[in-house]
Amino acid sequence: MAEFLTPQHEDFSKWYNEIVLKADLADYSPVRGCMVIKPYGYTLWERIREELDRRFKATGHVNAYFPLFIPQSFLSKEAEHVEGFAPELAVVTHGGGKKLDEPLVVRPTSETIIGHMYAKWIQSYRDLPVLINQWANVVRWEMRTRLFLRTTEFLWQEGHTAHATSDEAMEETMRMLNVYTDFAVNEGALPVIPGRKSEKEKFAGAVATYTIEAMMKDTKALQAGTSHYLGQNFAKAFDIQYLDENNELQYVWTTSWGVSTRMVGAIVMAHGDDHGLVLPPRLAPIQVVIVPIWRKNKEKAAVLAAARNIEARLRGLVRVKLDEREGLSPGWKFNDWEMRGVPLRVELGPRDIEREQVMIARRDIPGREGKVSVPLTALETTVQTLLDTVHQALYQKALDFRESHTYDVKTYDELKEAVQHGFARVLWAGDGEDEEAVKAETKATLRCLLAEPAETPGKCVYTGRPTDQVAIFARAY
RNA sequence: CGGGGCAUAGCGCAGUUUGGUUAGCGCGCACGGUUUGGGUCCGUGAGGUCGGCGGUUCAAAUCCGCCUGCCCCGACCA
Repeated sequence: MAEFLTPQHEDFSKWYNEIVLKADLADYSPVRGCMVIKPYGYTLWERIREELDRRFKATGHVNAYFPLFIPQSFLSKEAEHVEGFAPELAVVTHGGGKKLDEPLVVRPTSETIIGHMYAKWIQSYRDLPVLINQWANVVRWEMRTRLFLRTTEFLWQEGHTAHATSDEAMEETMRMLNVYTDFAVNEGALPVIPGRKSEKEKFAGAVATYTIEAMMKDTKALQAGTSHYLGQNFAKAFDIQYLDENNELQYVWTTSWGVSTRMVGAIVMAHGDDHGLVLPPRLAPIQVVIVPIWRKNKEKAAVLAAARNIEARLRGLVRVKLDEREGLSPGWKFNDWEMRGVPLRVELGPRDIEREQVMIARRDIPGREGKVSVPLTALETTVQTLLDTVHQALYQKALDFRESHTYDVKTYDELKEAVQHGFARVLWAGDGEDEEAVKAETKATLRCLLAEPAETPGKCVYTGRPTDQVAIFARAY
């Protein structure tokens, strides 16, 4: 077979760039660092959005929309926040042909403007909690960009909640981390490690940042979602106060949490193979593609009729597409849909019609081994079962991959070696400077600190100090 | 912002070293026919300010200068 795609082992980065373009997920825009999300990629994002949104609603959240433009002064109200974002802000200085009195920042995230509004809206403990999410675009002027993984403008959701107590806010923070984990596993077939970010890696302005970290097929880590416990930092910066039951003025406790279009990149890099995308069935824009096969023109009508019948039977049950394109051979279409990662392919030709069956090919198992013949009577049930099977198989495969590339190491030398091949799981008691040193030497960063203490405490892999805190180190996106 | 690479048809490239008349090739695209169980075949055709500006020259895709953009690596980051 000719090469349509750079093999992953040859150049993973190149493979990624090619597949994003060839699978029609996105295209480069005329503006540096920005991307056009094409319909196929956008539909995938819509699926992600639908499944996340469903979970947000189920946990009591409502959607709202806050403006793109933020007065520049807002950003500086929270010291860490401004420091964290200042270098990557896009600033509007002119409007309507005139220089603005105060420049407007294009939101890099909305804590500040939402904090400002919450201060207005929240008066009493009866107003709490406020549980708002917004789906929006944000802009961060990144030095180096990659499609979906890091673009100047990207799409995301950002939840912003305000609570009466610290405990409630922390509970919310963890609830949403769990929502993200559940989404990643059950929709994306993406095994993730939930954990807390180190002081060095946490969100600018947060008291604590929690993350879900996934392993990509090049063994690098990718942060797929974050949930921040903001304490009273923004409440104090924006004066968000309420009167409690005792008529005493209190600052609220806030959280924020987000998942971005980067999730698309995570899915591409966690499941994709040398034939192209491999999409998790529950998120795939098209779950089942039907490729009709005919040899002679006189066969065409019968095959197409049968194919349309199958499409009609599956429609409503799954997201199905019948590929009626003319002039393309079945083999060409097979490869085309494999490139696009469609989980199941139904092949239907004269032989199948004669035998009252179809061939169903699984995207996650390339070639003949992934094909089964299915009697027409069992079409619907088999398709639905297979979609679940593929989901499970993808999850298990990704999990096995991560596990076989995760190393429990005891010494710094071992860590240095381990992060060249995957995740290093270590005991850690170092500080930000120690992390910096590890990064300078290994290019690996502290991805997250696990909630569970080590079963057998020991010495920090770097400082030698006694600890039971477990950390994951890895090279990361 | 530093280092490297690239810029010629929609995409991928050759041609540039050593300047020379009409800038080629593959894929894709359009049309006609043929075909279709793992990227069919034949024919016809459309498509180019050779990234931009300036310079050298009788003559520039080719040599020189400046600029711009993109990709990769690094610093920064979801």
